[in-house]
Amino acid sequence: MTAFRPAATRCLDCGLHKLCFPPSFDEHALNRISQLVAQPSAFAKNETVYRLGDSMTALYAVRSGALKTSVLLPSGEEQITGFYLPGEVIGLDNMGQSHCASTATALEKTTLCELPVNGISQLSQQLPELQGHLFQIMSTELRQDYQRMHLMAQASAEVRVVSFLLGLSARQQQRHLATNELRLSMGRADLANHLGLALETVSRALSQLADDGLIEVSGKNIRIIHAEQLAERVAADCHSS
Amino acid sequence: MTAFRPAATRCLDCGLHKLCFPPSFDEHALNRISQLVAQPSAFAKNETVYRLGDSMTALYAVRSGALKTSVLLPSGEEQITGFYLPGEVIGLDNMGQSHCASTATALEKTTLCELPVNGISQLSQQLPELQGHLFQIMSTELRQDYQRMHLMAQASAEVRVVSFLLGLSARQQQRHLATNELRLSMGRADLANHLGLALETVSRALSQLADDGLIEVSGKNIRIIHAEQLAERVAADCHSS
DNA sequence: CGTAGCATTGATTCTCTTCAAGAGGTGTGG
DNA sequence: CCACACCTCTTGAAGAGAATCAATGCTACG
Repeated sequence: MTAFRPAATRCLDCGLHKLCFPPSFDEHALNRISQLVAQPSAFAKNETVYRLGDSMTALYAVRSGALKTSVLLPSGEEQITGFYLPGEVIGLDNMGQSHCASTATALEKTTLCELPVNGISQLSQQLPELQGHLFQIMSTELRQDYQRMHLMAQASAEVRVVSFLLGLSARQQQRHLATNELRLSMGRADLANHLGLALETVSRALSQLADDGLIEVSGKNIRIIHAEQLAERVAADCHSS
Repeated sequence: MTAFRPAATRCLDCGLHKLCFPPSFDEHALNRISQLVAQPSAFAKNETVYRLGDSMTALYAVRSGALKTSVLLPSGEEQITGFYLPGEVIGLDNMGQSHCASTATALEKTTLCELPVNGISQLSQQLPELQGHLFQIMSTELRQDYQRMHLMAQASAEVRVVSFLLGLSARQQQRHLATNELRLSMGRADLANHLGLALETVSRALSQLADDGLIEVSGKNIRIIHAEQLAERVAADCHSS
């Protein structure tokens, strides 16, 4: 898309800064934060940013690419807790903790900004707006989790898939991208795991939606044809119960 | 148990302060916090502490009793996001937000300490340890949600129920109560909703566990007979997949 | 061009839900 | 104190939905 540019070392120069931080942040605050941000680092597909048990904890803002976060159980089971796109922040569950409880893995070539939690904590002592923003993104994460609990607890397979697609679409809108052209950076297995379904069930749900003419599926690329009808299916499921 | 005492207005005098705040908090910090805490207020069964859309937001520390938090959907569906016992804090999902996204309802006669979020935010600017503690309880909440997602996504009905019972037992231990004598302050319907199961399925799971001699069920009172065998069933389910 | 990994589709099985009835317990009023 | 109604919980039988098992098709990459 855009021509290659050397990595910005200042948040102000980053096209994503309005996503990472609210518009109310003034230049001064952003500069202070910039001093904390480590040089953006690149991760290859399947590379882990941090893993369960790591002691060095930091927040990471996604700059490009995509990644998943997951909790690993002793038995080796994996539960994918979220997928993260440019402008989103991972590692919130490490704030105030000494060790990582989850693992973050790049789904494709991904670049990140690293914000050490210690530095962020100290800086937010001086910048009330930063502290407020941290509280806000953490509580927002909590709220999203609650919504997803409801999905996992009550929704049918189709509704789970549709909700995911619409959620992705909404996040693309925030990044000023097309809302009807989705690219799933994760495989079907990861998606199924995240939604609490079997891989085959996800595939069937997508095929069904395609048969009904609501979406077009071509591997990892999905085109939303009738967003409204998709939304109706989610709502219909709610009303029926 | 203990003789009646007038409600403590200082956190220091509250027997629960070691649960609400880490032991590292010194007397000075606790006194500062105490000044923020509104007089403990009592709520009757089924009374709401705050509801979806309320603008006045605060954190609440449970002093006695029990309550549930839930998200309500436009369609009227309810998803219970958590049950909270003495020494635990609710309203974390309102930090940094202007309106409540969830509803908190007392399950029985319940007393709470109210901590206005504005005051808490301002105070945590001056007390780094308070800010750190807030970050910690929020991230701990996130971590617990991730565990519960895994439960909802992958676990069988029996494992969900067993996990809930063992979790309750562990929380009682933190309060220095017996770990094998549980009292479910919520009804079967609320429990089922929270675990993403049908009411009948929860009832059947409890009956099955009782038949197997692992627990004794008497209405809302549950006695854990073989905690280890219960834990094994959770582990067994993990290994099988 | 062939292989390996990923995705789709089909058939079967199983768990949980749903519908339905009955038991237990509690609170109120006679 | 008992009787009745109400509510919650338990139990049973039938059915739906998703998981699993299994095979085929597709795509990408060496």
